Amino acid sequence: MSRDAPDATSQSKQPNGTTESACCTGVPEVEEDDLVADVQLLSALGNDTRYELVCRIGAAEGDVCVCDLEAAVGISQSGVSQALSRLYSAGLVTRRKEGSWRYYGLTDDAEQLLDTLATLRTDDE
Amino acid sequence: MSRDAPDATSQSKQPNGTTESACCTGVPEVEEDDLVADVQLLSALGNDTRYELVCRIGAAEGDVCVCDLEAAVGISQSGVSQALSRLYSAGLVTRRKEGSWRYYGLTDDAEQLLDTLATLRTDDE
DNA sequence: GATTTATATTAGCAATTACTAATATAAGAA
DNA sequence: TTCTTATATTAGTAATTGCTAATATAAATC
Repeated sequence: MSRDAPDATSQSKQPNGTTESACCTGVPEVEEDDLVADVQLLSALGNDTRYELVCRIGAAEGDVCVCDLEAAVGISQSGVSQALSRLYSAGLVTRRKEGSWRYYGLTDDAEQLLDTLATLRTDDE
Repeated sequence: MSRDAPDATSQSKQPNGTTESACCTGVPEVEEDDLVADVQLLSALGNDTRYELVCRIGAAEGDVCVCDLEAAVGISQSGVSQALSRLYSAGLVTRRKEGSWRYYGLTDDAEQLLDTLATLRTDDE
């Protein structure tokens, strides 16, 4: 490359690796297993219906019954059931049976994430 | 409904609302604007390529050049560019020009989220 | 056992997504 | 000015997603 522009790190007065091209340093490796797990979690949340379900469960006191969620969210019973199943697979909700009723609650992971998101919202306002 | 099963809250010894059906309490309202913003952020991250980009940028010291990200992630130049554009729109990355080079860094929001995700990973092991 | 209710699972389809190739724009060198 | 390089934007398409309707399963009642 003919440009010889300074790389990003040369400006921080602390060179941290050999320059492999004129503008750039290498990019660190990332842990593939971590990526897969995180993306499963993030993509489960990254949908209107599913995130709304998580937020409603999180805002309730105690566990919430499917039938209530169904009425609140306003899509079909099967749609809600599938959404909850996806959230459960991603480790974001807990579920228990009680007779013919199914109750859903948030996992600790989900609660922590919602907390962080709430913090970001507040900081951004 | 003919079942008359106890609702979820009756077990916590603290009734918190009128029972609108035999099994259930109401579901709290959620703030629609918050949902939209959060889902934009979460869905931007909920994709292999884009999350990998964020993680690589986060793991680097200082800002990273597009051309380095492109080589690291291994999809087309246009694919990387579109991914970065989506992340920028979601407020997860910063960008600056320097000559013909473009450098990307993480926003504070993104850093906080990555921290939380790392914490969850550690807790879950 | 038959019937009803709650909800999970399956099948199908329109809409959306994530990517490549092509093109446009910007910057630097000759 | 032309040419080259870096990278954003556009167009197109195969794959994936999110939903409804239908069906299956589980639990309760008579």
